[in-house]
Amino acid sequence: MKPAIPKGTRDFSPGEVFRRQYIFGIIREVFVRYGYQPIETPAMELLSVLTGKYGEEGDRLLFKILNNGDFLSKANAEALENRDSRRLLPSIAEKGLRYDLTVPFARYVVMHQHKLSFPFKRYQIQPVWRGDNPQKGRFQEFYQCDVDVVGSTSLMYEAELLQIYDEVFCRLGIEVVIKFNNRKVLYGIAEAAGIPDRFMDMTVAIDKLDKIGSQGVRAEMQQRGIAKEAIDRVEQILAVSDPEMLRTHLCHSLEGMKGLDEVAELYRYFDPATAHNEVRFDLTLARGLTYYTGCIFEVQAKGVQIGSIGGGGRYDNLTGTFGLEGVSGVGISFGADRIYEVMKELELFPEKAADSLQLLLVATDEQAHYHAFRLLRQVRAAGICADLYPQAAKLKKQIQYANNRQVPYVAIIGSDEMAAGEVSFKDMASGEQVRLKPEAMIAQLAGKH
RNA sequence: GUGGUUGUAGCUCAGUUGGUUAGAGCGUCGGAUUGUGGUUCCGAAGGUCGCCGGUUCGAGCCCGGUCUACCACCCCA
Repeated sequence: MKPAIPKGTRDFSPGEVFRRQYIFGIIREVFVRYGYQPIETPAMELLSVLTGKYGEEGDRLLFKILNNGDFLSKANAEALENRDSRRLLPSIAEKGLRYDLTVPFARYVVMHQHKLSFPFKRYQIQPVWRGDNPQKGRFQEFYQCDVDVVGSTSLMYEAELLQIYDEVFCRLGIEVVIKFNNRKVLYGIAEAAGIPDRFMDMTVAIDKLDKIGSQGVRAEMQQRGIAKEAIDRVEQILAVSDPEMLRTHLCHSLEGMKGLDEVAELYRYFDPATAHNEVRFDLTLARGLTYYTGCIFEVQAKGVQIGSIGGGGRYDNLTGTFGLEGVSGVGISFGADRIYEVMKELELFPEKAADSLQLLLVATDEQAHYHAFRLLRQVRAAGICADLYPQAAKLKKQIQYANNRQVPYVAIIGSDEMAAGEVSFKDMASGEQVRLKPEAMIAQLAGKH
């Protein structure tokens, strides 16, 4: 058979893994410095945990895991007969692959609530799976890097998370726009337009503004059955960009005013003008994930055609669905795979960090080979990343191997060198070669490091 | 889940209106006086033309299906 991997999944070769680790390293470093602690959760969760948390679309994209054993014997016979996948599913699959890191985290918090002290700040860097149609920067298996804090409603954390976004992308060298908005404000708009029951339809439509334009948004809302007068009102309010000016429009909506208060509070903590990147309040930012209730965030890279590379928000009652009420959380996610695509396209990866091998030992005869292996141990013990060619092959071949692996230094050992207790130490970039005692070579390499 | 584009050596691609043993560049491997790479020269290997089926005397080229990557929708990181 021909080897293949499932669609939307990838192998990562050494050069890619080095670059990915560079991204993860910077993200992790910032997370830790802001006081977040790592956790990990299983790739599989019970479907009862995952189902219904991401809306209808999310449920469709969820990977289900077929029960082990003779799963058909326990299958819902009637559903099977009628080919009703939806009703058959619970009887043949009880597990699924996690769809994001936020819901598993909420589950974790509820299960471990007695061991945690709140506010609890955690970060988590793990793959997630979605049965989505793959495209560029869009995979069925991809990594998310999440930071969340639960157990506090302070807007301080919204401000902190904006700073984390700003700092990470600054360190990675990616220019971004960090947008934020507030679901309560959006709800206020719906109320002011007299369509609180069409809140979701309205937000889905206005979320597409920069893609389809205001005419497109009108058409979308109309198609979703929203009355013309309401559409006019929504459009009128959306034209107001300043949150303070919005107050007059939303004054009859308690929820909307509360949202505006939150935005004002966020500004007291954080002045967007002090950020390295463009941070802006954007009324048209909506986001789909149904569990967000307050501030919402989204990050877009400048100069690259790719979806958002980060997103998040506040969710007031995610733990409530697992039986723990009154715990508010807020968090953001970094899409590592899309960040990788952006950095690759914009050539933002540093030159180094490719192959860390510093020295290759090569031997010209069997006796020297055994000798070189003993020397290799000394070199490695000194903390130098080194390797030995596995046999005393032709020197040309060995040097060529060093060249292919881009090793900066090569130490040649033959009978002459052995007799003198030395090595021929070659600088691959310049081609210069000197005879040295092994100790001197080690000292020199250790100094460079 | 819907619609569209695509697929030829390891990589980037040629391949003329369907017609004998499918090509190039790069890479790989071997060689150019015995212990030296990145340049040059010579030579070689490597393809069931994504997969399955159909039309045809004959298919890399036409038709159908399928898979992948990509694009739009949907949704999102």
